Amino acid sequence: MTLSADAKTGMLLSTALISVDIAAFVLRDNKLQVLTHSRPDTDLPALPAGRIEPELDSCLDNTAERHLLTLLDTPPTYLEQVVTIGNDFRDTRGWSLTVVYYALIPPSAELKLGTDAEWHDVSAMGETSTLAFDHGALVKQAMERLSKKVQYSTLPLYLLPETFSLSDIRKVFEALLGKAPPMRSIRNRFLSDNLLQPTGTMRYGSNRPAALYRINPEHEPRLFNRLYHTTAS
Amino acid sequence: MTLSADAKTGMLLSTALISVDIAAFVLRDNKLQVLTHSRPDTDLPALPAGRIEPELDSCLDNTAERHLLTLLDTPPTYLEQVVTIGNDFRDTRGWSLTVVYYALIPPSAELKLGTDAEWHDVSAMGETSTLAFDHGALVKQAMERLSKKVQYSTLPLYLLPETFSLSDIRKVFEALLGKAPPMRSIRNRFLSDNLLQPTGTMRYGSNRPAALYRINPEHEPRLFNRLYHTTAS
DNA sequence: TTAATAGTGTCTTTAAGACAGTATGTC
DNA sequence: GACATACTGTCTTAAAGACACTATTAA
Repeated sequence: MTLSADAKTGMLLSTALISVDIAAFVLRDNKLQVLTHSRPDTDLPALPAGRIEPELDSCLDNTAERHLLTLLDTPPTYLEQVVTIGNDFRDTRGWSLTVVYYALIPPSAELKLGTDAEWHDVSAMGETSTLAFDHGALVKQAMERLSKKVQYSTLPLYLLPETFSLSDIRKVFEALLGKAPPMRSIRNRFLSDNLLQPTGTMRYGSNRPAALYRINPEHEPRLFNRLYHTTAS
Repeated sequence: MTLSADAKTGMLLSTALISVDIAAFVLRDNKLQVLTHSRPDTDLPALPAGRIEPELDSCLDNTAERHLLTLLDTPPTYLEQVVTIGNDFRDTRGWSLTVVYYALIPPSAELKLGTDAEWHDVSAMGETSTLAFDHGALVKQAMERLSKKVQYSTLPLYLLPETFSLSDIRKVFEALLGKAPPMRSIRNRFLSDNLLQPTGTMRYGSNRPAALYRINPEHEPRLFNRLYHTTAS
């Protein structure tokens, strides 16, 4: 450990004992995946994480985004702080503290070349941890927040590509919760209040083509005042 | 600053630059108040706050509760982490980080003797800060979370004394939001699902007496799946 | 009896959900 | 034409809200 060395330079916060960990979610092949990478100090893949760099980061959100961008070529469409976990048992070295974020990544994002970044199926993360440290538990907490919030917000949109159909929204629910509200309800909700803009284009397949939409750029992520209950756990 | 001294002893987290700040809310005279105390290093009153003590605290929640109990004789009925704020501008000394909590305190709680703890009207906290450091902004953030959550959870109950009437619940909304849902809606919501137990006792006044209830001890704080919309801002 | 607050009955409204039916593309 | 998926119409349901009404105490 380089604690006293760091401290002497005054960079007290940039130590191994305080970190920012990010669960970056993407939807690929209708499956929810989380960004991992390998680290020299552990065999299992780990979440993107790292120290606060006082010189580089003016706030915690910056720290999170900076660490993400070491592995990804695009910034997240949505970034939210989940919780800060601090205790004396998550790290064998003693008290440690991590600020946990989750990020929603559009499927167009690419892993940076030259890194060992990988997408890791969230469903494959069973009981026995497949991630380093307590990162499995952190992903779980982030997932719980996301799974809840998806039911009363426009968040599902932020996992989609720039243009998408209404059924694509339904697939987000399916991937995250294993079940989805009826299309009727999705249409009512997302076609209200000018949340979406029709692109005028269609997606063709071996069936009736689907109208494509994009997020109305006038709108920030927003909350509704009811949860879908068909998706309640 | 005693940064290097602290760091040399290995107590890296127990420094002035990382703290836990608590906005402890109470309802007195139908007004929302927040717990403050005076500190030697500032003129304005400050929130209860302090360092993590690795020897005393096994997790952050403990730290928050420990600092609260230096000023109060009773633990909070509800404690929740709001957010962690970390940036390079909230403290003139440079990067600093604080984990912000809010606590709901029952009106039966008493300030500890020998402390300079005080209740501070939240409504009196206008633009010009009446609290030390950025504590006014922290209270504001905690209030925003509480004001929202009160509309879709059983949280209003946790600001009430052990026994209370249904109109008392309404008064919580009134104090927090300036407006309240109709009694019809409050009754429908809070008398459902055995959330409350009738005490069998009444509160008498110069009017029809009110039936008194207590929280059903079987129930943890819980969320509903709709917001009241009469209280929407 | 009146003032004051407690509590009920009942109709309306809002948004979700069930479900049947129609539309429009490819093959 | 069959098929698959997109989309619409319409009735039901759950819970909030409006509002008029009744109830029960103290003074």
